[in-house]
Amino acid sequence: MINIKENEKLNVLNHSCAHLLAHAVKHLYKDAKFWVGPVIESGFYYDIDLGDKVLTEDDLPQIEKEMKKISKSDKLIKRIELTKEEALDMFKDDPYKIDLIDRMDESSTIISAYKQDDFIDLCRGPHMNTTKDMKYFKLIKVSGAYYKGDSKNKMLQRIYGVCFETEEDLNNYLNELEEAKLRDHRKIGKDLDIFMSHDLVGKGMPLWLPNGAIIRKQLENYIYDKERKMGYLHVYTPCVGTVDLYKTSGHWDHYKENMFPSMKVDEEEFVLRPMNCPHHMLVYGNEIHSYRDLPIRIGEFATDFRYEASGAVKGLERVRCMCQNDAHLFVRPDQIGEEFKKVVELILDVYRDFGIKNYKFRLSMRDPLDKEKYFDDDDMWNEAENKLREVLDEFGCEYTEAIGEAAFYGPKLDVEVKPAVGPEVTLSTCQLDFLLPRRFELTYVDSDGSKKTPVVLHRAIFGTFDRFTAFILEETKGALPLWLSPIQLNVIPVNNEYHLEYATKIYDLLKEKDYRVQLDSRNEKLGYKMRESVMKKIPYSIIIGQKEVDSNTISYRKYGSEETITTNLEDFKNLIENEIKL
RNA sequence: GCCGGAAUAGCUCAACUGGUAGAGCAACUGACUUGUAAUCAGUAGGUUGUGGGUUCAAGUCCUAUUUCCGGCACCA
Repeated sequence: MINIKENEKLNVLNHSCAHLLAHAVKHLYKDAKFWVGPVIESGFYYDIDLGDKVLTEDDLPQIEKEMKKISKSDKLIKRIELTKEEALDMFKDDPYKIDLIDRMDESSTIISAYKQDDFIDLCRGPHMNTTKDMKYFKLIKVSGAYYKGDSKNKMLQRIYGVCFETEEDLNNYLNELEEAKLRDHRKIGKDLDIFMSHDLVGKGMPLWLPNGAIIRKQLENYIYDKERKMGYLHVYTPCVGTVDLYKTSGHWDHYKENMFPSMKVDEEEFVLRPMNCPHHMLVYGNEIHSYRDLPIRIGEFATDFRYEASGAVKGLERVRCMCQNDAHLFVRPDQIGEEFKKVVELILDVYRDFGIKNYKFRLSMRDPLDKEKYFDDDDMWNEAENKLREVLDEFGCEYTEAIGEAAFYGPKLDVEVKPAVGPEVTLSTCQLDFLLPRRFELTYVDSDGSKKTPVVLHRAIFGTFDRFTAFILEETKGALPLWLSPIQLNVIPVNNEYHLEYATKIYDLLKEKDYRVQLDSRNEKLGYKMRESVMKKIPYSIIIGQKEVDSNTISYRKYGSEETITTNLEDFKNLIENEIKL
């Protein structure tokens, strides 16, 4: 999907359209006060204070109509340059604009504004020449948005829209939006019986149905295998821990608001665990380690509970009960680079296997000014951050740096992907941690006999199985690769009376080989059963009719293909065997 | 959590400004014996998310609550 913000022409067009929107809103609502109206990837928005008036989607057509009117009237858009004093005077009745002017850089002596007919707004520009240039636009949605993005502030009303140069471009874009909704994992998850939820279980607590459970098990097997080959040691640890455990780790101070409330049992106080680091620290601490034993890699498919804000919960993507593909790597300082590199390699390897191409690396750094969130040790932070940079640079990976996104214990590499609907999310993560091993007083015996503190890398390749499944369903539009597909083969006899026996034989032979195969022996026409087979996105439909019975063959149609191929069973088995091997 | 919107049969949806819930698909039964995206007929299926209220009368109006959707904020 096109990134409007990065497209020079569309950027200016959409920016001008934001002004057109504000202009129209000002006509319709005299008391409207405007905050900012920037261009974003998907178009533009404007944050507006309308006093008591609450906008709903039903108001959008009227605003659009007024925009069209202004557009048609062909008003010139003129740039005006003002001094700070002039600007303050011009917008003296508008607290939002005064706020903006006050925040402007002292060194910039000139402030620009743009005027179109009776509407004037502060703006850096540039803009289109006339309101008539904005012809093909659409207001998409309204929502609330906190003033200055701070939840302590009051909520303004935000109108989103998008503008294109031609009607065709606009329609194409709107169609793309509709199509994105079709590959939303929540829809696919329902259509293909992947997961469900129930009020009696609770919000953000998905129930994995048999089809979903197969996918998840396949993912587990896949990554377990990779990790085991890389020397990971897998453990099982409890889904609860005492409050003291999280006080020791420091999580209690930082994140108790985001944990489920504690529960008292006898004299102990427990929480459902929101992460597994403390448990794994204790596993490491269970024995004395030599410098020769490191790195020690402790992995677990661990169920965690987080009290996510109610408005944040979404399908399998953001849940309150999740299963992490977690591991903690305990390393010597001299092994950080190499071990981090292996994690990055593993991420790239897995993404290659799944054909994931659209992702971004983000280095999440601390905000040095935020002494509350981040422990205060400049040397430790600088060393950790530089280490991560070094490896990524060595890899030649492109990445952005995000200040203030680090965990409280260390910087991290996050891999961001874009879901069908909604903002980017983190899929994989690898976090460097000098702090937790200290807090748990973990050691190893170094070559000189002295006790040293190991460094920990926290990493999750899939992130959580929940989110990864959501993402892969959207990537594949539900047409999963053969090895992941809940039902791999669908055997369909053309006629039950004459072909069911042979079809059953084929079914049994495939079943014997442990393929996930089903036999559709209902008394329905072939067309009916094919339709269902295709709608359920089963990779192979195997058709058994008189021709196949007579020649001792099978015919198959691959999902997405119109072609039917007739072959013998052995060749077919070889074919799918090769396809299953990634 | 905040600002909006929504919730009707297993699924997708209908029911004009309040007048007593209906269709297609799915399920079940029967007929048909089928060659690549829907064979025909019949049967059953709903305290309209839940709790209060207004009204002669509530799916429809008010209210509380739960869940879902779109954003915002959050995301160890």
